[in-house]
Amino acid sequence: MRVRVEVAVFTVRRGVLEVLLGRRGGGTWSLAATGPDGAGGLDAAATRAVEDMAGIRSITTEQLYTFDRAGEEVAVAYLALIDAGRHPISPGQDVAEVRWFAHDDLPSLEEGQPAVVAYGLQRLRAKTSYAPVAVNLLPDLFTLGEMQAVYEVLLGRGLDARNFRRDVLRAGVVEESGEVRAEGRGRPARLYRSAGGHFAVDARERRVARAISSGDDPPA
Amino acid sequence: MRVRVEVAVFTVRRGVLEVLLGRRGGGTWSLAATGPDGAGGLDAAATRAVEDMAGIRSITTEQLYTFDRAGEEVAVAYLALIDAGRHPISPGQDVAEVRWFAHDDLPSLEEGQPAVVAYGLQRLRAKTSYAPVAVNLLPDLFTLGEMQAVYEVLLGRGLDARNFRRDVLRAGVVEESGEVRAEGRGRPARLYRSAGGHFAVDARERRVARAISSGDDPPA
DNA sequence: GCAAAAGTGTTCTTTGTACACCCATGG
DNA sequence: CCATGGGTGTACAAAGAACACTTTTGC
Repeated sequence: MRVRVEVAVFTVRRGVLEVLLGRRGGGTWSLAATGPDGAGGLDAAATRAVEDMAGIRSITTEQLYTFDRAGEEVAVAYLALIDAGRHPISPGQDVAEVRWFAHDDLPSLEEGQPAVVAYGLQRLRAKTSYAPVAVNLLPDLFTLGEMQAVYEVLLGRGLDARNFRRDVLRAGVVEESGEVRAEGRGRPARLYRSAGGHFAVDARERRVARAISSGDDPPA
Repeated sequence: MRVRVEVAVFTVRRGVLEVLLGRRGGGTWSLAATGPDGAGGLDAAATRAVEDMAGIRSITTEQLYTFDRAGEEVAVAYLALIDAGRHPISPGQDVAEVRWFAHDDLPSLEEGQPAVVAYGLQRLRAKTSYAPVAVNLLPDLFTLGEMQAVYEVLLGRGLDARNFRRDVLRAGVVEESGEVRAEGRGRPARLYRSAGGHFAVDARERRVARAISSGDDPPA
């Protein structure tokens, strides 16, 4: 039985959630994919698939689910989040074109891959509620307004700026850089960076992170 | 690359969380395992593995994680929950012995399988907080006292009976059967059955289920 | 001076948690 | 009659959600 690794790479640009796809000459659009052969196992294969397709290095991935494809192949699906601005893409060997596509306007994909994208999106949205996923989608330094905008795109709804500030700062997921940026008109915003630590680290250690109920159910 | 399917089957008996293991003549103890060949793909292979090892049919499984084993094999791990009382076990073809082991007193297992058990347990405990996992570990009809005891074993701590009753009944995960059972001394308890539906179905549809933060992180 | 975005606290509602007593049966 | 487990409601604490105004800049 053949084993494949496929990676759904997401970014948020200009308020739109996008997916990274590549295409061989004249072929169908596809997620970054490869066989798990070579050093390092599945996780390494996922990283390598993205690097080989789009020239993007040092991304973090997370295993999503393993699909079977008509009993002949298993596809181990991964999720990756990056800031498109910091990672310019360029087609790798054998790749005619790589592009970001809005997640709700994807071209026809290879067999089985729509399910990977759909499940990746579901997991991404679920994680939004309890993990600081946005820091993976933002530059090194970012304003809380930018961070909030990312969350709003992922969640598909507006958030209250005051509550957002309070919760993010209290959770300790970001730290002030001391710098400030004037983005045009309006008062300049303080710039923050990721504080590295994950959520659910409040003082009482009793706090529990949350997930949308469907978050880790298997995909349909 | 070789593909294997391995299933960590859990039950709760007499207040102890147990794992189902089998052993070929003279061999090492092992989880139910098989190749994914044959009809029906990975999920069917998981069900078949348990049936072939222990003669247990019609269990529900859930995919956990896919491990790579030294770059030579990938193991797709599954979680299954059953009521040991309703499913007597008997060794299948080529199986010398099948047994339930207390989860904290396992024998030496095949390579890589301790990680499967550990991750299955982590996921099981995480799901406990937001899904009615206990109904899969109980007979058709059960008392709320029995159900609470299962949760206490999974969570490793005592629960307040009043709050437990209120929350379970409000969540609508069980329904009264109308029957009553005298279990010895003490007032007879009402018998309930699973109401089928899943959690997080409260009236306002605003309710969000919860998960321990580490619940769907990859295993170490 | 006005449009635009950043920044700051408080109130209310909901959820979770702690807690004490009576009820029905077996021995 | 008493030991054992079943069944019921209320008070307090914590978390989440809603909400208005002042500050700083570009134009």
